[in-house]
Amino acid sequence: MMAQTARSAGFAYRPLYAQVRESLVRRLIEGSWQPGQLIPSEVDLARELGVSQGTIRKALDVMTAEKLLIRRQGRGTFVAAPEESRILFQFFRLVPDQGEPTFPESRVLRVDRDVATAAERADLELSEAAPVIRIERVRTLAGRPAIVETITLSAERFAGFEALPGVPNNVYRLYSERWGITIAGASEKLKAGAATPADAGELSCAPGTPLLEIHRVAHDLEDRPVELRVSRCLTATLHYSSDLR
Amino acid sequence: MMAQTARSAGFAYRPLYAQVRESLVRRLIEGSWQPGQLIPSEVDLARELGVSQGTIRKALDVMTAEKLLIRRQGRGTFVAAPEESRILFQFFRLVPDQGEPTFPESRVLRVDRDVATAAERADLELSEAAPVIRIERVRTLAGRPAIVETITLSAERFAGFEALPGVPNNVYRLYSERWGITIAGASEKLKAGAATPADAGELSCAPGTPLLEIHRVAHDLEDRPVELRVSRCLTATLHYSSDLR
DNA sequence: TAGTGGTCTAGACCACGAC
DNA sequence: TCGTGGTCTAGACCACTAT
Repeated sequence: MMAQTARSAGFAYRPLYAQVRESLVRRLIEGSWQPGQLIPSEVDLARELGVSQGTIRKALDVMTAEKLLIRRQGRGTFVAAPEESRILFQFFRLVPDQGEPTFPESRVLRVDRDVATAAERADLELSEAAPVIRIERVRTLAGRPAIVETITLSAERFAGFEALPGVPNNVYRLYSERWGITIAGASEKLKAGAATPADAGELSCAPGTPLLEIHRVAHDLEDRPVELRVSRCLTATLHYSSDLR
Repeated sequence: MMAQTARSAGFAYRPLYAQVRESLVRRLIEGSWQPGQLIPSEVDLARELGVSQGTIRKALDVMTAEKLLIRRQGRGTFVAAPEESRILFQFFRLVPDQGEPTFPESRVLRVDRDVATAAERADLELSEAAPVIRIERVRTLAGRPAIVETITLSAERFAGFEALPGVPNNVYRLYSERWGITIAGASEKLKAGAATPADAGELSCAPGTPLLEIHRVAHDLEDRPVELRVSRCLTATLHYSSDLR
């Protein structure tokens, strides 16, 4: 049963649909609803939680806007899954100047275990001397190496990462399937930088070539930081796309 | 009275609330509802258009999500206005690495009239040899010159621009007040570039310093391109912020 | 045909802001 | 105290999908 409203109580008022949303998000966090799964119908949820169908609808609408759920008329409501086309649309902003966006291929250079730097500790909210996994890779777009990328993860949270046979191209699906971690959002900070000699070697450009630096912290359903990713991109034939509205 | 639904007609089905939204957006386009104005209450609109309050509510909710309206419980619903704090939040993504976002100050270098380049014609959907206004300015953030910016406008659409006594810092308000043009959204493309000698002089940096290049096309309520803006930014102490969710 | 989400309505009541 | 937007309910019907 749902908590009652706090009407005329003078306390923090929380709409019923927000409480419903919270209880449904908890099912995602706890994994009782898995990515890709069909969830119960509005009518069933309304009966189960003891609220009207309209209230359930509002909660589901909010979660759909948050891209946690996908609704399909006539079929039902599904838990969003880290499927490639969805990830591409939601989390990948680097697109070719001409042509359609495509999912980049990756070549892994290194997987290391180390102690977190001060910057990594701050971004991932880790304690002093926390161990981290670092993955370095080169990503290819439209046949051209275009991105040098370093991913940092908490070695404790991602226990067993180093023992994996390899690192797949779509790591968000890996996080979901192997550790049950859902990437729900990310915040990016962009700067202009210059290619180091190492960058230049990987990207076949001159040292000092201007690169677009993307600093991304991705977070989970509980808004805890999960992954730090620094990408250095050659923007000769591609750009970062951002829509304001 | 609203158009009827096209139910079981086999034609494109358009929900009532979408038709309501369209008719209300037309009021914004035609200027019968002005920026900042209080619009009629839900009940009044429902009576006027002959639909239920719930349908009006849905249309207003959509327009609020599009940032065309601002709703305030107890007060009413207002047309969004090009007020500085709102513009800053909605359209300005360059923020200091430390500290709060602030609205940049501007120093105008030049206002020219010229024939549109091929690139400008493509971005602004202008005809061959169309005349344009170009504004060049340097923008200062946190006391430091950080952005060199070129704004291109159709000289026909912005008739009389050159006769203005000066160019204000907040040009979106100028577009609204002088020409009745509302900037409703923008799409940006980012690349990394290098400072030209001219850039370097304005920004007090070395020629060749990596700069963040932002290429923005802003559009109006009818989705027509209105303004092209190319900004070249020193990202030593600031960054472009982008949230994905 | 059955079941799902989507739309639309009508009405009650609540929280908020201004008077 | 009044008017506003916000929430919640109950019920009817429509559009879409699968069977």
